[in-house]
Parts: sequence; structure tokens; C-alpha cells
Amino acid sequence: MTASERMVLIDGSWLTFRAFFAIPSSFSTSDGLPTNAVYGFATMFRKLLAGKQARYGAVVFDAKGPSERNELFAEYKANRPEMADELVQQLPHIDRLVRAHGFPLIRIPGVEADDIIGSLATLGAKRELEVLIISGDKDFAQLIGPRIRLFDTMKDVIYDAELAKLKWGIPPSQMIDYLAMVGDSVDNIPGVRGVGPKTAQTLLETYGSLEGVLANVNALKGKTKERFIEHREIALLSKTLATINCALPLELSLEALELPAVETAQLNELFRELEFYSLIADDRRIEQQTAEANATLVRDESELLAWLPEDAPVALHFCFQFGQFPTEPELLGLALAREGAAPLFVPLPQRSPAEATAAQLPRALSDFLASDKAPKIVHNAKQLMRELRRLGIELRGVHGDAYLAGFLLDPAKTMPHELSELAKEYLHRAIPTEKLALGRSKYLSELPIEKLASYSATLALVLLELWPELEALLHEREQYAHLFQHELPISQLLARMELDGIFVDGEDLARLSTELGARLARLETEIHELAGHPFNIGSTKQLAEVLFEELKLPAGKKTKTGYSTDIEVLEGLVPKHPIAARLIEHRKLAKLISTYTDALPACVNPRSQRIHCTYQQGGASTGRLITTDPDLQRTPVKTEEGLRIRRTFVAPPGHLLISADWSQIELRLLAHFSGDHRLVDAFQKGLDVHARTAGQLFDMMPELISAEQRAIGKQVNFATIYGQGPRALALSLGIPHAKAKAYITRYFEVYAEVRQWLDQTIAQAKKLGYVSTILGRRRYIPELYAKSPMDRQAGERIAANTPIQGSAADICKLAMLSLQEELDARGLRSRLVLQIHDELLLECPEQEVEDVATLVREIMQSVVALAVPLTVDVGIGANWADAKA
DNA sequence: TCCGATCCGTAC
DNA sequence: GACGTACGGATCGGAA
Repeated sequence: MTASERMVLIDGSWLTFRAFFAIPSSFSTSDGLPTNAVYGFATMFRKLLAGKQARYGAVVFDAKGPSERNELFAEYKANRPEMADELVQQLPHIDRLVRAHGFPLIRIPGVEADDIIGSLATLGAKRELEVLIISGDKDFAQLIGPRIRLFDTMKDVIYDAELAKLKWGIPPSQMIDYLAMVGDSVDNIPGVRGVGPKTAQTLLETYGSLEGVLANVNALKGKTKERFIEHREIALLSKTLATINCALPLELSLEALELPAVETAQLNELFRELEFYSLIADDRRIEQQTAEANATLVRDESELLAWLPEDAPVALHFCFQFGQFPTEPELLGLALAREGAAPLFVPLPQRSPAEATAAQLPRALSDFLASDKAPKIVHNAKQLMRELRRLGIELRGVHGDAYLAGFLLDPAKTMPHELSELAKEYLHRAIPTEKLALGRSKYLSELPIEKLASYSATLALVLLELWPELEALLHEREQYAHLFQHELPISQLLARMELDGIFVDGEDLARLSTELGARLARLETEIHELAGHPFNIGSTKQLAEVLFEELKLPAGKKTKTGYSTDIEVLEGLVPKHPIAARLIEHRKLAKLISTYTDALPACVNPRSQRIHCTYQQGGASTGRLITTDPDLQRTPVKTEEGLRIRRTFVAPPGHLLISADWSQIELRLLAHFSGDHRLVDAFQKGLDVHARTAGQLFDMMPELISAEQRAIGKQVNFATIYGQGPRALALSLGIPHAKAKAYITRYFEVYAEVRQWLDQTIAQAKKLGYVSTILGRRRYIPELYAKSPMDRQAGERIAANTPIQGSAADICKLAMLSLQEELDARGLRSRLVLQIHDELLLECPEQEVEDVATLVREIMQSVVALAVPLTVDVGIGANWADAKA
């Protein structure tokens, strides 16, 4: 960034349209005024004002009616569709918004906004201002120069000459000629018929300009030559149309464009009127871009040694390139940043993951990474630990992990805890994204090493700057100790588990796929016959047409877009038509095949014959772990076919699997937290709690409760944990609404202390803004203060459920750590291979399986002391299905 | 061709 | 519409 003052010129018409289409039309005030375009406009201002203040600025709009260009070419901008009513209504409010921000608003009849902006930009550049044009219209690229840049606020990219060339393939100086040839459908500039971007680009590289091409038209070949001869005049006209007039005789002095300080009070009033409540509260400042850092490339180990500090923290950013397997990236290099020195970048020789060894890293670097004494700040330690472990290096001395910090500070954040999100949230700054760094390249490895180095170093610097902020907040919210005592050790363990993976019988999986595929094909034929013609059964739209229009079956519930065909609807149709049962079967099989038997083999690493899924430690707002790529936590279990899939998860030769799961851990936590005497008593006596609940509901002895009644008791118990209302309970049990309501009322009469605890937890949450788990982890719940009662109720359910689900997650993490510690201490070779929320799966050498089974049970049962006992079911088997039995 | 929204189904 | 936490496949329609 230069030190010169800034001028911001906003293409108001462009922004209006972009905001209108980019923001959902559901944005409106309570009395029905659509506000999506105004809102989009307002967020743009926020982005702009939060950054370095501009001294001069203006918002320029096209005025209604024809312009000078229409005299040249009547069809200019003739194909613009009529503006939607919803947008027209918003225009006056956009004007108000602009004025409330103190921006001069320019709209001159007969004069194009482009020309006004061009003229003002030129004026600004002449006065040595740094000019920023806010528009995504590529026409403006022709203005880009040393002092003028183009800022697409919707995409958050600032185009200078270099970026513009990357984006459109031509330098700004040739943009007009380019448009003259290619034309522009938006403005209805004709261009040369038959000449597209590629041709234009090539011609411009050779001849430099449209005139250059026309002068050398005889050197062209074939069709292209003909086209330029035939359309010569149109091309020249197009050029005139595309050229922005930068020398309008405007009667505007620079002083008239000076921006006053924003009157926040006035602005807030407007926001209140438009019901933009988030903008009122939000006065965060966001810088526009982080300047790219220069990094010293390390070619020699001594340079690295000289740079490394004694004990000051070093921020690390690793560059990975991901290929087929997300847990098996290639390591391209890493940037190091510390206080008081320029960052370094260590390029690494490219090796496929299979050949990666410690020798890939300079010795000084691997010593540094493994040293407990050298404090390191990272983002996502788990990933680094896994990749370094693959090289035989143990990452030690992790002094900070921004990912985990982001998770602990606000676990409910979307785009969970990416560095870019954290920089925005806590440093109020936009940072370069990988996409931006990549430009037109597909892979990081294609970038020139200097680019990679500067991109990577920028992120390392951001991390270095970010950590103290996060650290302070972690202390403030009492999460600092938790990070290092629990989450970071879990990262380390998960890194091991990801690297180890889980063994599968790929051949069996393939067999199963074929078998199920054959059944699916038969069903498909039958269904098509019953329908009378072939159609895509997977398309709910087509299916709905067959069922409800052609076969005239009664349509049940509707979805947002049409008739629902979900399982419930189909089940309702079973007595009415033979097609329904087949559709249900088809659904089931199609699901199993596409999501599991077809998808899983692609996840098996052929070298290890194992599936290495990724754990998202910050993936769930409650603190649960999440698996992805593939999501093994959702491996089917309920049906016979599902169990067949689980049977392909086998122990390797000489090994057995142990499955251990807590029995009703969430219900036990509810008993513990509420201290409800009936619930606690039932668990302490080891009674069947679902049957007891049913007994209370039906006023019967628990021993006399039927299986159906017990199922109701079970469902009602779960309903409590999920904050389920009568309607949802009625739906899941298939009973009348009134009956469900009666069950719930009765339930809370019986377990009055549960009701009390729920109320108290929700009240406390409203007071503090967050709820806590058994280990003191927090979840902030902004929904509790939502405007709509529905959203608020959702917040209350979250407040009730999170302490339970989150504490169960905490307990599981504790048990995993304790278990691994014990396995290591005893030199046992059993490994944790999967965590499924309340179940742990281990792979054990046969000779230690009995000991480990005992150990697992003991640890899981005793990891925390609750008011009720924790019980654990442990099974051993050659595959996952058998182990769980 | 890619991407996001939608529907649906799977797990705990 | 009304059940907490998730991921992901297939389809579809619109944008690039």
C-alpha cells in the first residue's frame, strides 16, 4: 500500500444489480419491503469503511433514458431486461443509504456512469491519489493502471494490472480492443461476429490493437480474415462504444468529493428502519487486503539455523498439495515467521507421499520441529503432526493452534475455523486465499516458487499476529488450559489414527457392490414396468409425477418445491399400489450402493489396503468429532445389508477388532446434571430406564411393559434430550398430537427435576450467552436472542442439548487419551482405529485382545465420576459387525 | 462445465 | 415448519 490518499468510485448500478441477485430475496422488512439489494449495498459500505479510510469518493449511477452512445448505435444496451418490481422499490432506499454514508451521489441524465467514473478516476490519478473503482464490470479493466485499481467487493478481489491480466487474459491496455472484437452481450456491443476470446487474445498478442489487426488484415487466414473485412466498421464502432470517456467536462472539483466522517447515529437509524440489525451491532473494522510478504528462500541449512530464534515463538505455514486422498497430501514447503525478522520459506523436494521420508526435510528443520523447547504456532496441528509422523518426525513444542483456538472460542461458527475466517473475525482483515494465489493454475506446485513463498509467508505472518489475540481471548473465556490439556493431545491422537487408518476387505466390498447392483437393476425394471415407462427413479421430481399424476395416487405432504416422496409418504402408499414397496427397497439399495459400496472402495489406499478418514476436530458445535472422506461414522448398521457393509471392515491377519460403547451415556448425563432422583435411582440400580419411563407413562409396573410400550418410553426419553416438542414426537412415534403432548406432560411430572434443570440451564444460557460442558468447554448461542420466536426456541433446544451431547463428547475424548496413554505405557500394540461418538473401535493383535478388552472397559467406565454409573458394552470379533454384537 | 440449493437418507 | 449433532450422493437449474 502506498501512503497516498485514496479515492473510491462506486459503480452504483452494477452494485445494485449484483446485490439484488446475490442476496436472497427473502430479505425484507417485517412490513414486506424487499431489502436484499439495499442490504447487499450496505454490507459493501461496511467492508469499505472498515478498511483504510478514503478521503474522496462518489457513488455513480446510470440515469434513466438514452445516452450519447445510443446516438452512435441505437441498440446499445438495448437487450437489458426490464427491472424487477422488487428492485425498483428498493432504489430510493439505496439512495438514502448512500447519502447516510456521506457519499456524493452522481446521476447525470444522458451521461453514462462509466464515463463519469472514468473521468473522475483520471482526475484522481492526476492528483496522485490511489483510486479504487468498485465494480465487477470488466469494461473498467481498461482504466487499470499504476494508480487505478478495480475492486470487486462481491468477490473480495482487487485487480491491479497483473491480476487483471490473470483474470481476463489480456492486459488493461488492450481491454478496449478486446471488447471491440469479442463484443459484450451485457451492453449489447456487437463486436466482430465469430471472433471469441481465444482468437482475440491471439490477435492482440500479435498486432497489439484492433487497428493493428485491421491494418494487417491480409495477413490473417480463412474465416477470421473474412470476418474482419466484412465487419470492419462494426468493429470500429464497437471500439468507440467500449471506450470509456475519461475527459468529460465535469463541473466537479475534487473538493466536492471529499468524504465527511460517517454519522453513525444517523446510519443506525436507517439500519433500524430497514431492520438491518446485524449491521447496527456490527462495527468491526475489516482491512481490505493483507499485503503479500516477501520471504527469503532457504537454500542452505545454515541460513535456517541462523534465522531460528532461541526461544521466541515461530509461526509455521505448511504448503500441502492434495491429490486423491485428503489425508495424504504432498508437502511442497513451509514458511516460518517470527518477530523481528523477515519470514523464511523452505522449499522441499517434491516427493509422492509414498516415498516421503525424514530426509526430505533439512536436518535443522526436523530438529526444530521435534524440539519441545522451540515454541511453534500453527493452524491445525493435527494435520502437521500426521504429515510429520509420516516422515518419522514427532511435532513437539506446539505453543498455539489457531484452529483449535477458533473452535474453542466459538464452536458454532460456520466455515469452521479456517485461517481466513479467523483473520477476518479476530484481526478484521481479509487475507489471500489459496484460490487467489492459484490464479489460473490448478495446483500449488505449478506456481513459481517465489509466489508460493510469498503466499505462504503471508499466512505465516498472519498466524504470528493472530495468535496473541486468540490467546488473550482463550484466557478471557477460560478455554486456554482446555486447549492444551484436552484438545491438543486429542489432535495428536487423531493424527495417529488418521495415519493408521482402518483395514478393509476391498474384494468383499466389490462383491457386495455387484450383488446389490444386480438387485437394484431388477427392481428398476419392475418399477418401470409398473409405471408403464422408464424414468429416473432417483429424481424426486420425476417420481412425484409418476406417482401422483400418472398413477393418481394420493399425494401426501409437500416440500418447498413440490410433492414429497420421502420414506414416510412411500410407506403410506404401500397398501395402495405395488410400486410403493419396490420404491422403498430401491431407495434403500440405491443409497447403500452410491454412498457406501461404490464410494468406499475409492477411499481405500491401495498401498495400505486401509481407509484413512479425516477427523474434523472442530466440525461439530457441540464438540463431537466428525469423520469425513469418507464419513465412517455413518456406516450403516440397522439393516441386514448395512451389516454386510460393516463386515467388510475386518481385522488384518493375526488381529481382532474390539468394539466398546457406552450404554445410554447421554441419558445418564441428563440424570447426572439434573440430579433427578427417579432417573438417578434407576441408573444406580441398573434398571431398564426406557421400561421405567414407559411404566410411568402408562402407569404400569415396568416388568409388565410390552416391547411397543418400551419403544415409546425410549422415544420419549430421547425427546427430552433433543428438546423435542409434541408435534415432532407424534411424528416419530406415529401417534396423535394430543397423545404425544400428554406423554410429554406426564414425563415432566414424573421427572420434575429434569424439567427444572432444563429451565435453569436455558435461563443461565440466556444470562451468559453460552452453555458449558462437563469439562468447561463453551458454546455461544446467539440464537437465544433471535428476533423470531421460532429461532429463539431453536436456541433453547441447543442450550438444553449441548451440555449433554458436548459432555458425552468430552468424556469420550478423555477416555481415548487415557486409553492411548495406557496402551503406550504398557507397550501394547493395539490401536484405536475409529471413534463413533459413543463407541471406540480398536484393532488388536490376537494375543493381547483379552487384556485390552478389559482395559478399555475399565477406562471407559471410570474416566469420570458421575452421580450414576457409566456402563460399557464390549465385544470382540473378526469384523466390525461381529465385534459389536 | 461448475456450483449451490434441495431432497433424501445414513449415523449417534 | 415444529428433533439435537453431523456428511454426502443425486438431481436440477442457473451462472460462468
